[in-house]
Amino acid sequence: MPELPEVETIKRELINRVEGTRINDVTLLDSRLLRGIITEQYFLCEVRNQKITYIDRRGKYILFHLTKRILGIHLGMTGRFELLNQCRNHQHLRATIYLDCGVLHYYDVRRFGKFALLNSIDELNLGVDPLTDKFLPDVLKEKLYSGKKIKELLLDQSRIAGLGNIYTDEVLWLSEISPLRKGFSLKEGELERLFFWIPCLLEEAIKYGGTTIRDYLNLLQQQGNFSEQLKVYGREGKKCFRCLGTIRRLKIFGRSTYFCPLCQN
DNA sequence: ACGTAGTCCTGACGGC
DNA sequence: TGCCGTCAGGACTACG
Repeated sequence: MPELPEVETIKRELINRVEGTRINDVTLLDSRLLRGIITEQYFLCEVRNQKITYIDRRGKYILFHLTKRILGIHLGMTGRFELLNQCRNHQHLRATIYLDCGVLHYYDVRRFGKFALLNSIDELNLGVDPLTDKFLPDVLKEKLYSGKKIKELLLDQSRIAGLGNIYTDEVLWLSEISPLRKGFSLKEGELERLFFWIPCLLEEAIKYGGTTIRDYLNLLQQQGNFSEQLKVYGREGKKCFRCLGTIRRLKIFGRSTYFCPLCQN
């Protein structure tokens, strides 16, 4: 389940291996990849023979900046890349991108991933990325000023881009805030803790190459090692690492949410 | 207008 | 052994 740290890990590897090369051809093996927004013919016309001038990331999107357009790729739940010297067949292969430097394979078991062709990143309607200088205390405060539960607000990609189910639970535990709290009820000190812990947690997870719970693999098909560092996610019924409490699991906003009812208030 | 539920999608896993 | 129900959850749609 790639969230910001996993996407950032893959992005850094892609920069090293494919930035500056040219897309010679693309084969789409899953008709759902483009979500019917544009036709396959149009997509192929726009990406063929285009140079990948640079690669960056916003939230959970990897952005391939081509000469004219931007190819934005969202990995969904189970999307992953592999760079090989030649074409390879695989049950979950959904796209093949033929580059000057090799063949970039895109696999996606559950097919939640998508390819978007953009003129501007703004079309993705993504909020502030926490690892940029636009992430500021006042910005965070404004984004979270809502009557909705903080868990839902942190997951909302149009407010803050990059947090998914695992890292929202982790960041709320680190900040000692209950996931059930309404956004506008947060006090200054609590907002300060969130402002500190969101980028801190994400940077730390990147150092470990991200988190693999089940499916995530980087470009070299290695798992992320941050799983061992998780403080609450997946720890239902176990002792809190900070206090005497027991980790509970609740469904909030349709997502399994892990937290300590004793020290997260 | 808002919140909740359903949808997509496949594989892992537990129970019988 | 095999079958079935449930769960995983990012982003979107639909309904009450």
